[in-house]
Amino acid sequence: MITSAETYSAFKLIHEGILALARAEAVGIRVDVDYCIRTTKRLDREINYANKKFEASDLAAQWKKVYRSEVNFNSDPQLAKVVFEHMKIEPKKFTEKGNPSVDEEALKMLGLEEVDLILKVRHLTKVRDTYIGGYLRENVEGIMRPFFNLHTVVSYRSSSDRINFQNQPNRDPLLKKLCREAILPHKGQKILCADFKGCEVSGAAAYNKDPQLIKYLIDPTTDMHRDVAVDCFLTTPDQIIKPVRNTAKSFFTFAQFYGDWYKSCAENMWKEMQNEDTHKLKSGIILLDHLYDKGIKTYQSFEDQVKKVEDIFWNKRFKVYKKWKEDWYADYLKKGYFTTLSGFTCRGVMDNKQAVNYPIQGSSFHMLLLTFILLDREQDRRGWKSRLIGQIHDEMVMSVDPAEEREVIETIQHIVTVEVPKIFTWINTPLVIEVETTEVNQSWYHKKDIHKKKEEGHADYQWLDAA
DNA sequence: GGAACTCGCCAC
DNA sequence: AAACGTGGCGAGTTCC
Repeated sequence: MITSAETYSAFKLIHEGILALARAEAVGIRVDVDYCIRTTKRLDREINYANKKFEASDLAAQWKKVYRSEVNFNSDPQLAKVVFEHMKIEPKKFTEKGNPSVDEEALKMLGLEEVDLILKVRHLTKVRDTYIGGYLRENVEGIMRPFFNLHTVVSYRSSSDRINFQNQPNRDPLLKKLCREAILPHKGQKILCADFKGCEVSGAAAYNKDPQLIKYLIDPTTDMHRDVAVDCFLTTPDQIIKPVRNTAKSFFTFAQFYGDWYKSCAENMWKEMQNEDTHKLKSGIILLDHLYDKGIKTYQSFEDQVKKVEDIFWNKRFKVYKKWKEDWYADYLKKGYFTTLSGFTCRGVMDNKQAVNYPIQGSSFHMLLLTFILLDREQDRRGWKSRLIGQIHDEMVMSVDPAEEREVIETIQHIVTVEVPKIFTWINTPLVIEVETTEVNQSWYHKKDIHKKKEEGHADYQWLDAA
């Protein structure tokens, strides 16, 4: 893959972008070093305790027999050898290289009683060594300066390293708390996160100009993920609750946008639906029972249903998007390259998924990058104490002086609704920003949607009503 | 003793 | 025809 900035504006975006990101690196991110030291000690104790319990297990006894003095309970290759060669358990899942897998899913299929213990140690060591360990290694006098690169990613997205600020735990509640409690705003300030709602969907719409997709993005009374959930689960729109909507969103719609097919979508959704606490209808009926009543009594019949949903998705709902994918790839095959809306040319061997994903991924990030550049200028021009400190693909992270918070938010809104569309004239849907903040001196873990706070009656945010 | 590889797993 | 795109990183292991 060879990419190049073909136009002056594309060159300028990278040039200005890397300078703005370098300024964020210079500001840096504050780390709660005492917390990291305390937490490392606590994790050491918990890991030791879990390891002691594991050493008393049957699996550990077998392991010691095989590896004797070489035994290392942290080694996945050793685990695989003990389980699959020595204990002769039939492997059900394989790695990309074709070896028996010992990842979380594979282990759960083996039915070993030690699985929970192994997974617990994996989670805790990951937090200790990758995340907390990274903060301790990289901070100097309580400030770490993760790099944000614009020269490493084939699609012209960014990457981050030392530490990678773009993969801090967010999904698993325990990992999220343990890690994000360590990350603080600068003294006397708040952390403020501003992320683009549906950034890549907007990016996709700019390329494919699909009227149905655009309608979903323009009309707030519509809801794409709810509608897809209705198709998948054969229900009425009012019965779709958030976890069910999320399952359709993550495992059908986004997966399909990236190029997945119905079988793997069906398998993943089926797995999610086994959680009957979260996967029910608004009426309280369990989703699996509901599907049973609708005649979907087995996995196979659910898969058949998802196949139909895939057909509706691409041949009815988003048929213009589908046509664009086909035309875009055909054009690339003919010319040997394509040029993105933000002005970058990609050459070299790509399959059809890469050829349609790269431009969307790249230009979507460039909407954020341009916003970042303009905000970086504005914080200087206005002499704010508030500073940009990082970026996560479709989200900006700032350390904000509370006295400036209102102006910061208004400025961001102005940039994304007025300035960015003036420069990127190819954007064809409204850019929507969602803002979350912490309280003063609170860690990143405590960030909350300010609108939700308003619902809870926080008078501090009444000015928002007027805005 | 370090480079390169594999695996697992975190993010969008 | 095949079947989810882009990264970074730690640990273990193998190779030179």
